[in-house]
Amino acid sequence: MVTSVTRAAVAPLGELEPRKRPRQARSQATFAAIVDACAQMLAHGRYEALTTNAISERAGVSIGTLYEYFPNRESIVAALAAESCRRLVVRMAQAVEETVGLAPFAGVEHLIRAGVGALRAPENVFTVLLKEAPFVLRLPAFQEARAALTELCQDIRVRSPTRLELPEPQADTWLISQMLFSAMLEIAFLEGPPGRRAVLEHELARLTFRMALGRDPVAGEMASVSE
Amino acid sequence: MVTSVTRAAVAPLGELEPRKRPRQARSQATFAAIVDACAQMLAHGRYEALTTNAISERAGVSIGTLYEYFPNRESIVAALAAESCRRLVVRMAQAVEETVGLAPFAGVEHLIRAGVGALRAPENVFTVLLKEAPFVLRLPAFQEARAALTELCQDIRVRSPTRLELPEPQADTWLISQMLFSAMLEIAFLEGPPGRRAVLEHELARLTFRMALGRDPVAGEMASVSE
Amino acid sequence: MVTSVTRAAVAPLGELEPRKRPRQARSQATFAAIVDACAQMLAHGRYEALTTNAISERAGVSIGTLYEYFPNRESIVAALAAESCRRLVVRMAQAVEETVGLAPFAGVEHLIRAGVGALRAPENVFTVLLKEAPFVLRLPAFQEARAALTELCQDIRVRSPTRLELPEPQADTWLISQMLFSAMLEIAFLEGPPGRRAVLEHELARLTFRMALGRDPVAGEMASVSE
Amino acid sequence: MVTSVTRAAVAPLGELEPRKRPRQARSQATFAAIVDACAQMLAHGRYEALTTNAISERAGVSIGTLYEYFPNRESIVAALAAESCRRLVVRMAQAVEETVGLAPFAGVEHLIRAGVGALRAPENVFTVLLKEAPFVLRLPAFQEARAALTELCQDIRVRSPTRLELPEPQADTWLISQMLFSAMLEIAFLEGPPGRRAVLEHELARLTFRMALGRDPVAGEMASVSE
DNA sequence: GATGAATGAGCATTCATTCAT
DNA sequence: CATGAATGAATGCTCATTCAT
Repeated sequence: MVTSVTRAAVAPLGELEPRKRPRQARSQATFAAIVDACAQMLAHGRYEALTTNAISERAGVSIGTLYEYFPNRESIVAALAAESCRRLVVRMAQAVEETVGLAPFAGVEHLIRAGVGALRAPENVFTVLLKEAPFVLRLPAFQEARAALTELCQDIRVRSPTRLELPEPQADTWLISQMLFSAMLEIAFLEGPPGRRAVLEHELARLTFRMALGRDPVAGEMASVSE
Repeated sequence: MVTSVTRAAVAPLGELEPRKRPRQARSQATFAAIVDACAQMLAHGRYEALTTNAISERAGVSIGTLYEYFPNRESIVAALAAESCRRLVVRMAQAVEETVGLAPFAGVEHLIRAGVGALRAPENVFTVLLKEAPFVLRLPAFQEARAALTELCQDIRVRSPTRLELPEPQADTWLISQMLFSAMLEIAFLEGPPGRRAVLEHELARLTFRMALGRDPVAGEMASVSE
Repeated sequence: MVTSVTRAAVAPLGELEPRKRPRQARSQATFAAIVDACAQMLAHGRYEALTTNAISERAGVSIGTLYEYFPNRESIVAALAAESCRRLVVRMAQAVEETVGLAPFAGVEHLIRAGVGALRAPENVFTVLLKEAPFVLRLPAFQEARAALTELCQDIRVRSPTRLELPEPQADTWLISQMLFSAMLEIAFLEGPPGRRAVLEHELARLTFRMALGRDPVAGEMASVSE
Repeated sequence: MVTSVTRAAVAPLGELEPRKRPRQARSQATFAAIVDACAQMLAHGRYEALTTNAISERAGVSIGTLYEYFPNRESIVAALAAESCRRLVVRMAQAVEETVGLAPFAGVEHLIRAGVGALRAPENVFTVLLKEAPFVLRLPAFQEARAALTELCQDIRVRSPTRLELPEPQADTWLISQMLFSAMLEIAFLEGPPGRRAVLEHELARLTFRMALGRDPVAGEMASVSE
């Protein structure tokens, strides 16, 4: 991994953590209502049009209550992103479990399908979030989610019966992880019937396999998910 | 608690074209000064801190004059993005010329290096633009630039002495182009000494070769750029 | 749901008395804790940054409890000011006792020293209060404290062996009292080593003597405090 | 003077200068209208009730225009205070001219009358300003105005035919200046018929004379203003 | 054409105060 | 008696845009 490479300095984002984590049922409902309202607004309007007053109104709480829980506007989006990331990671972990017993290629494909599915899930607002609020990319919660993907790539290496030396394992893994994620995101963004996405998912699995192993899968490695 | 969220509706961006294309020298200078001031501000501050008043001040023209040329704030950024894209495409076209006579792998690597270089060029503000102003991704000028990359991928196919069947040429090309572009962007974003980026560029060339041909280059295809 | 809350009318100062005077020990402790927290906040931050929520938090009581004892924000500051004034008056009364047997000039000086000391005492927040919360000047408790000073001036007249005619005793006494108080306050506001203030206190005593008697003290009237 | 004594640290007041000084007639009118509206509001309501929106409304300009000229609320009050101070200093300088040929005591009395008059002038909002916005006391413009008063005190010393040694000239001058100013302010604050103030002004002149010289004026020094 | 003073809707955020529990 | 979640009117301020000069 190349994580030690310093990134371009970006302006500070201010406090992104909620002001308080609700413990009681009523508080939790209020907290959730605010995050939910934020998700709804993001789904319908642009990020730039997102206002705290509008969120509080949609959530059915007063603006004062909103600021009881969140220190600023960004922290609401951050909470929403963190929640989505949490769900994504959970889904991916589960998907990894599901690959047990699958042929290598089928495993890769399954993970890709699961990832795209999670990225598309309406309760996760990734498609909107990443198109409209690029600062989400820099959130810790988001970085962690990407780490899960990287692990997935490692997994392919480990499971593969034929070890291919990747001359620069760190660099290669980082690149593959970046590309895989961006490709999954692009697939997730596509509108239309699922058929087109299915083809792309399958091809993405093939390309990933090629990147990792430098060759196409042989018959025994191919066994598709549905078999 | 996140209720069903309907699909993202990308809000209209308003007019993105300049109000008028300057024909005379003085007008052209004013137009350029505004776009240039925008680039400078973007290079130093955040996109959200970009204001038309500040741009006009930095450009040394009055705010009224700015609105003589551009209908709104976004159109200035759009003009800047378009210009950057134009430069990127020109550079890539030139780079393709330069690959004539190179071994396949060396050609790919050269193109990648040229692309990363263009994305990093300070007069092109891609790094800020794409991180901070996501609407740039949807600009026609940007889409066209991506098309150039796709063509690059086609090129590899054509030049390759050993044709590999890509079962879904359209889908595969689209995926490779997407991934290649995002990886180049990520490399371009990295700060630090060029050595780091050089390794990543080399590895990206390898991975691209693998994706396209399903194998690593043999000795004769390998000849590096500098040889 | 809390129905519409009308804002405190801004023009008048509203009720300044506590809602209830605590009789039981526990209540008294709560009351004192609130006033004390107010004093602490005032000592550290600006008056404008003083909020009821912050006071209640620092006092370790809930905001609801705070409003059980005080009808509004100003009444807390008023209570604190009243307490400080009470202490100031007590101190001055004691200081007057201490002047018995002193030479006239020494007596004046002693009273001034005692006054400045009381104004500077950290538990009395006069320096902050009077600089930041001008309405304190109009509090009855504060007016009463000033009356004590006026009496002090009368005292000088009575004790003086040589009566000087003050053509307008009322006006003169009022003026001297005003000036003396403001000068003491200014001295109290000064930071730095006590030496500086000691000089000013001594000179203020001289000027006061001059104002009251129209002349400097003779040798026999001079005997300093420490003799 | 004791100006070298460090003052209690006070919270920063932010930028207090206007954003731009108007040069053209229209701009000047707008600038003046805003400051004037501020004065009017201060004369009628409390300082705490002073809002930028209300000022702009009363001035008949938009809130945006107000912020074109002033960076924040305090800077408007500061401009008003500075203007008032400028007028006060001008008036005092003129009053000093007017004392030429007057007997010493009459000169002192004249200066005091002039000062109280200027402090009371409705276009100078000192009475409201200093009661409601204590930060005015710390404005540079205000400090300069006080320096003028101090000079006045020096003047008395110089003009006096009988030099009295003030053992601590710096300290004494500072004290007298402080006391004189606060007394004049208190007189200016008094409501009611001018007769009462006239008496106080006369007595203040006597007390000042006493402080400075340690004695009452003799017949030849007394000659009143009107003679 | 060029200017820049003026606009004002709209934003994020605060905080004194209430009242159901 | 005590609590503290909830309220919402109100504030200071920004900035894209217009239009009279």
